[in-house]
This record gives sequence, structure tokens and C-alpha cells, in this order.
Amino acid sequence: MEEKYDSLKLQNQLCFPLYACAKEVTKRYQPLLNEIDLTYTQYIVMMVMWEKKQINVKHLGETLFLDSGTLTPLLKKLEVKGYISRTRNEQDERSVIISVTQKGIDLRKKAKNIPEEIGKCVNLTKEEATTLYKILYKILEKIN
Amino acid sequence: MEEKYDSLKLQNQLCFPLYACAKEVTKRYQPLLNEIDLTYTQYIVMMVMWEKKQINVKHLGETLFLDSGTLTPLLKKLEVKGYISRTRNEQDERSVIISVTQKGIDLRKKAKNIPEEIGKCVNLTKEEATTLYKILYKILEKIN
DNA sequence: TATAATTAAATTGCATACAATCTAATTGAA
DNA sequence: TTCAATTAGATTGTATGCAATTTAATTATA
Repeated sequence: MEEKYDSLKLQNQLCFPLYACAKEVTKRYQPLLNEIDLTYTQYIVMMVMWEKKQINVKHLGETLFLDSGTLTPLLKKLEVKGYISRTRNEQDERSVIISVTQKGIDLRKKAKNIPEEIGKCVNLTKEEATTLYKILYKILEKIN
Repeated sequence: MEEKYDSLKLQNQLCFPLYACAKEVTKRYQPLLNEIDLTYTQYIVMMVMWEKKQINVKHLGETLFLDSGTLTPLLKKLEVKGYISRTRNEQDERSVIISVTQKGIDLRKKAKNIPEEIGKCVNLTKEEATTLYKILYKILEKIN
């Protein structure tokens, strides 16, 4: 009588473990990130900055799947902390260019061991990690 | 010279696609959930209620990986909407028992087609879905 | 039994997320 | 060229999430 609702059971959802897992793994970052005074979202922004040195808000948002409603206040905080600077693009005043500062570059040294620490507590085999990675990116590509 | 920081590159992270995927998939629920006036978090709470009919806040939190700081205000909103009721456990007044109302039970009919709709936009093969499911639960078990 | 320790929710404060809207700058089409 | 459409960020409002603390109830222990 109830089996017509089986698809609504929590344990039959794929989205729920995805949601829970992302939350729990992110939570594990926090003690490590506290030591360098970053939140998880600020950390992934800094990861982009360490690689790109300079990027505008629109492109940063596309890279991280975040919109200006999230990024604008977050970038202002990173600017106050001295890790980035924000300047208008002179060729197109609508665009804001984010640049990493020397202090921001120096922060990378302190973050260096974080990925390894997280790897330990997730504890997947190489194959599982690769498989997970591929499936997640497949979803991300399909969904956008 | 830079390769010692490779582990800090965004594309070498497993956590980032996990984080992004969870967010993007959850976002796809919203148009469907708007029609029944639920947020995603309220929806997973209702999924538990449809199955259990009655559960206390502590157990609900363990099931959904959410704490009282998130659940208390959310449950009050669901109570205002008439989908659940909240009562103290008479045997242990510290505990709050959440019960689904008839209006809450009726809501399930309207939610019935949501999982299928989401499945369409995620578009994994059966094998991929199964693999993803297993790996995610492996992480959840290991991490807690 | 009286008090300390523990437990379950609630509260507070801070940081996302995102939809919707607004503003200013740029682009496009008649 | 001029005005409409588009674009990039910023702003506003709502809803999580979670750490830390508080409160009230229960349990454990000297």
C-alpha cells in the first residue's frame, strides 16, 4: 500500500548522501582552516587566487558555482584580511578584478598540508577517489 | 617550482566537486519544491516524517546530520505550515517529539513525482548511481 | 539524598547561499 | 546616433548550517 512512495524514502535518495557528505567533509576542514583564519568558502576562493593571481568576479563565480550575492561580501572580508585586492576594470567599469596580494600568496605555505590531512579522514582507495571524482564532474557538466 | 603546491589546486580537490555538486543538485529541487512550499531541508525532514510518523529532535538530527541550531527554527516553520506538531516527551521533558499531521501526510502525494524529475536532470547510469551511492555512504560511515 | 555531571533543545552570533531586484556601464539595433 | 536590451556587481531578504553558550531536566555518584 505504501510502496508507491518508496522513491520518497530517504535511503533511496542519491541527493541526500551527496548533501550530507559535502556538509560533513566541509566541516572537517574547519579546525584546519581556523588556524589560518579562513572559512571553507574563503579557502576555495584563495585556491583559485593562488592559481590565477588575478580573475574577475564573474569568472570566479563561474569557476566556483557561486553568484555575486555570495561572493561580494565574502571578497570584501578577504580584502579586509589583506589577502586580495578589488579594482574595477578600466576597460569595462562593470567588471571587478580580484588580485591576490603578497600576504595572500604567503598564506599558501600555511595551507600546504591541508589537502593531505583531509585525505586521511576521508580514507577512500585511489580507485574510489578517481571514480567519485569522475561521476561528480559528470553530474556537474550535465546539470549546467 | 610551483608543483609543491599542486595539492592545493582546485582541480585536484575531491571536496570541491562534492561541495559544488551537492549545491547544484539541491538547487534543481527548488522549482519543484516551490510548488509544495518546501525548502530542500524541509523536504528531507518531511521525508523522514513520512516514513517514521513520529521521531524526536535528537534522532531526527542524527538521521539528517543536522543539529538543533538548524532544526529548531526549521521545525517551528513546518509547524506553522501545519505539516508537523511538536510536543514534549512526558517521560523525559528534555526531549521534543515531532509528529506528522494529516496535512503533512497529504503532502506526500504532491511530492510523489519529485525524485523522478531530479533523476532526469542528473542523468547517471544505474551503475554510476549505485557506485556513487556506495562511495558516499562509505565516506559518511568513516567520517562519523 | 544532595550535588555534580550529563543530556536535549533552544538561543545567539556569524558566515554562507541564492532568488529577486537594483544600479551603472556597455552593447545592439533601428 | 539614440534608446532599448543586456551585462556585471551590489543589495535585500529569507533560509540554512554550525560553533558556542544557555537552560531545564535527568542521571550518576560521593
